[in-house]
Amino acid sequence: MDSQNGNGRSDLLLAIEDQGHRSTHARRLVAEAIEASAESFTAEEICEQLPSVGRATVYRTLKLFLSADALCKVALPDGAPRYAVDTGGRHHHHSICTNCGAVNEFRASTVERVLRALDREVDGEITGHRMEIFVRCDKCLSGAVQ
Amino acid sequence: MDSQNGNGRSDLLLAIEDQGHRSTHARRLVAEAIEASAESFTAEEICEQLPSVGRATVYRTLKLFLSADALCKVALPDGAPRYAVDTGGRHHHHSICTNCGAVNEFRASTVERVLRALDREVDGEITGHRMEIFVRCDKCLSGAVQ
DNA sequence: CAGATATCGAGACAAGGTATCAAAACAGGC
DNA sequence: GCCTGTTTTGATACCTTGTCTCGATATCTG
Repeated sequence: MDSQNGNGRSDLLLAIEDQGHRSTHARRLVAEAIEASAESFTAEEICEQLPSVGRATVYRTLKLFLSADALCKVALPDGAPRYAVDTGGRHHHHSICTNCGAVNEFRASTVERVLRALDREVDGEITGHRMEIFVRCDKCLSGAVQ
Repeated sequence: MDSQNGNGRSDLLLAIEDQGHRSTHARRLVAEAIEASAESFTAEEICEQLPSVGRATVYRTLKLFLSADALCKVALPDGAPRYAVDTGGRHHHHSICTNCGAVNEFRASTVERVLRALDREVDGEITGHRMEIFVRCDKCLSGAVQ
């Protein structure tokens, strides 16, 4: 839950520093806004929360975090994109609560096994995949969130 | 391969007729353009091919075909949407060639089994999913399409 | 054919992003 | 701290993929 390391610097910023990018004021603000959001969020929500940061910069920063694998981008059933902090390192998939937007990672080895098995069923050579599970999360099921 | 039935009317049109919609001139043109496209296509490609049909009408018609399950909409790895004729009736998934855009259906029972198994691994109650396999299809592998 | 209704085309609008470009912020050497 | 070259920024225009509105048309039904 704690996204700050001992250094007082967010994992998001560290991730892009590792890629050779600078930890600037604007990026720090975006990282803080992300860490303050409970569940998943949209790019526009960050823009609204940070009127002092340009919209282009918000999108550029999200893209940086994405390419550093510190953030993930998922899509709701209707295609609306949402971002969420990505904690796991290894390849994994996401479940998205269609009620509250909570995003959770899961690394189902079964899924990987299936993908390997699909190689035989699918025409051509598999180069990648996308998989998202839509859920109604426990919190929403128990009525905590309407 | 033949998308015309004995009636001389495309399956796309029949599908929306079954839903109580009319087979109009504009819809016929869109259906023909779709049937003439070799692989998958974008909405804008249809618009360009049919300058006499309004853009809104093209999108409305694609939406109708989608809701009649006569068409499917997939997204390339970068999120770019593509449409393709959907022939199978049962629930299935799609493979998309990232080189030529060819879309193929596959109904992998294994996938369904995994989804059921995931119920235990995932927090909450599964309500749906999205799954796409990206491939380099046989035709592209053999060099037929660069 | 007439009337009721569905559909159409044009064009404005919306969401989510990217491109451009001059100005500001940064890092490193002195 | 100051200089200098490189990154980054914010404003703004633009792009893509659609959707909404609305008066004009086309389509079915009787």
